[in-house]
Amino acid sequence: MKLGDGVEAAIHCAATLASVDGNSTMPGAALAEAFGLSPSYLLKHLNQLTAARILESLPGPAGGYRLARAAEQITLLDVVLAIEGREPAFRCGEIRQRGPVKIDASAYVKPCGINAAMLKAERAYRAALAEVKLSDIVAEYAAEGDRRSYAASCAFVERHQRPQKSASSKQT
Amino acid sequence: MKLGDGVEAAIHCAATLASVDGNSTMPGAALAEAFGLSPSYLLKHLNQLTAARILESLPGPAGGYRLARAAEQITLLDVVLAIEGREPAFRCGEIRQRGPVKIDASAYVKPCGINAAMLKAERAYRAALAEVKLSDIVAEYAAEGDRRSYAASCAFVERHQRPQKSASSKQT
DNA sequence: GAATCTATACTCGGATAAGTATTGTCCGAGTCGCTGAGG
DNA sequence: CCTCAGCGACTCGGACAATACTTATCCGAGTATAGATTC
Repeated sequence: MKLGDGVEAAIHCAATLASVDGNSTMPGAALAEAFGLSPSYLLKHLNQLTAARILESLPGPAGGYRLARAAEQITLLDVVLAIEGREPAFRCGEIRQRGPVKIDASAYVKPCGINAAMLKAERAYRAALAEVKLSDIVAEYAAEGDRRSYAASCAFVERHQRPQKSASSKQT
Repeated sequence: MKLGDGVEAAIHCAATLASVDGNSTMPGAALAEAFGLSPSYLLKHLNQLTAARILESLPGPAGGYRLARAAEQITLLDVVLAIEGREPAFRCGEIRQRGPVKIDASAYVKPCGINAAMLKAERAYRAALAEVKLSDIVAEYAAEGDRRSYAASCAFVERHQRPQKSASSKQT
């Protein structure tokens, strides 16, 4: 029951990328600098987000990362699953049929109640995460966050984003 | 987002101990045998449950483990927290104030919205686990589980439980 | 002067070590029950 | 025949390695840009 440290970085980066203009991109090195992280390691997580179709990456001198779709269509659950993996945290090893109590395969057609309870709890967890969109995060930050901090973040984004000529499938 | 393997073993052991009579005990070796686990390693988890006041252990030849309180007063959340630790899975490292965007300490009095959202989701997770009592697990197993499997489990418990002379603080 | 070719610098991507947490195992401290002797 | 002391065996508990995973890093593949060259 411990989330990796990369989840926090991934969400922050995604939220930052949600503030870039149109189809502009932002290099991974700039994102790493913004949060004081190791650039080489952050790329690993950004890579996972790219593989999950949350971000898209453009190579080349003017390249970088940007959201693959609108911030309203990205939830925290998407990001968490992309980093931590899609399989549930609790996986039933069926240890009840590993000891001498084991009877027959036909006796274990039903999943054990423990597994059902754990999976139900995890569904509640994921449902709560699915309700929060990336646009909610940035909106809440813009509305209730500290003005100076917000201005500084915007300035940082403005300074490091790189406009692109051809528009991708970003527009909604 | 991955629960340790010991959680499953701990819940199964607790459910098994919920079926022993009155204040009888069951050795850890018997529990390990019931699920085909390493006895030495299972003791580690049983030890955590004992430290969390969920089980109580009695040394000596007729010793073993038993529930520290009634099965109706033990939830899955208790067991999970005892094994995995009480701190939340997502801990905010405040990376937003680690880069050059950092302004001043007064700008970060509010917890960031990301942390709030993650903790809210985890509260939902824990609430779902807190609703399931250990007595529910055993009742559901007795009612809907396979008859043969249930009978075999009861026989195994009956064979390995060791009655105690003096009653402890088990009665409610 | 314009187009093209080449070299360059910057980007991401995957393969490669170090650190840490989990998993697994072993041996020692403590306690109750059994056996034998003594009253 | 009953009581008590000693011995033994069984229990849990904590200290000690092995493994897997996360974290961190480096170097290579690929691409758009800038400049130089040629027509």
